[in-house]
Amino acid sequence: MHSEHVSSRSAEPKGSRETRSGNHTPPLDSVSLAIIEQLQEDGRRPYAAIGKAVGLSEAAVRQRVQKLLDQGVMQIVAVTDPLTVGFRRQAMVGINVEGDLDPVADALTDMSEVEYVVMTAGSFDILAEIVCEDDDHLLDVINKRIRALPGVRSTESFVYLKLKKQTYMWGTR
Amino acid sequence: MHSEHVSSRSAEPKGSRETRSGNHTPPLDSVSLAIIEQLQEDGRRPYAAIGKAVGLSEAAVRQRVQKLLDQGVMQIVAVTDPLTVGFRRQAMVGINVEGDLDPVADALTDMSEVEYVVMTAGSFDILAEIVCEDDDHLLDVINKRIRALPGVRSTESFVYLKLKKQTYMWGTR
DNA sequence: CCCAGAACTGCGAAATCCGCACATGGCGGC
DNA sequence: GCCGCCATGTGCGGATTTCGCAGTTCTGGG
Repeated sequence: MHSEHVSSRSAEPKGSRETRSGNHTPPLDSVSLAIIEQLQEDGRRPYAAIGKAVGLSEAAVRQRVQKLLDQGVMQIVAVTDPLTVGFRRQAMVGINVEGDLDPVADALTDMSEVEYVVMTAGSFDILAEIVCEDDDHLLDVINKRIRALPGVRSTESFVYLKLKKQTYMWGTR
Repeated sequence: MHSEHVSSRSAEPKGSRETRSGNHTPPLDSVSLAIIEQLQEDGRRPYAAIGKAVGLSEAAVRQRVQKLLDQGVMQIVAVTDPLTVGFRRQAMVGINVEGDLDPVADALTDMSEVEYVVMTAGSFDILAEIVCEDDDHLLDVINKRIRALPGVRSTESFVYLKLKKQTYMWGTR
């Protein structure tokens, strides 16, 4: 629980299509929260150990974890620093859109180089995080693909120089 | 040796991947990359299954995974959608700094509400992602704590309206 | 009160994890 | 060359965990 230095962020959408309407997952009770906390410390922790920590049987923990995964509330994955995995250029791109945001956001979501898409209030309509192998690749994505999307009025890029922090420890504070 | 496992994807040129990315972390070879890919799909995948996929014994996979974890190259964790865990307000904050960036970045890193800190090139010096429980909390962090840091010249906030995409699939493309 | 569905428990059997002893393969010093 | 050192890989049990299933408890309607 004292780690940092990894990358990427929260979890959720898995398949690209996602037009969730009222899909509000039932609120998590404190036991599920506790299970998630355990798995945020170590995603491979045995169910029996988690059960002991949260006061449940091994089988019950297994069922709840499976349900959390199925519902998409949580994912158990390896996260890395992209730099060490060979992706040497990253950037956050702020985008201004004319008209409906959804088509643009969906198009961004479909790009494999785009790791993170969020609609925002403020001087950008959309923020997108891009992970590329080199400068040429980055330029291609931003200049040729994103700026070419219909509805995109303008973009502004912030190339990453150094990653300072990454955590997943909400609930552990 | 009874090896006949197709590496699934075309082998990459020998020298191209082993680029020293400068850091103290030795560059990852293609086998470790493949292991990480497996764990990005499912952080709990059994070592034996991974071994079959990458052409290594179960024990060898276990050792490599352990080393990757020890070195901090990779973490296996549960990631969740903050909204479902009770954090209702998120924002990206762009910050402009006067003088050295490091003290500001370090101070941000120490705040538990700040989940993500990156130094950038562009019209912001630092981008920080904030996860809060409600509006009051968010306002407090931005207005009272971040803007109060010595060296912070100005900030601009982008409140999250909707999360559209999250992935961890680098290397799987 | 009774029923149905959801959640939890207990328990083998099968699969996995884990430590350990032993090969194999560079690599630098002598 | 030759040798030892260190890193990495393999094979193999025994301990542990996972997994499926049947039975039990709990809860909310009707």
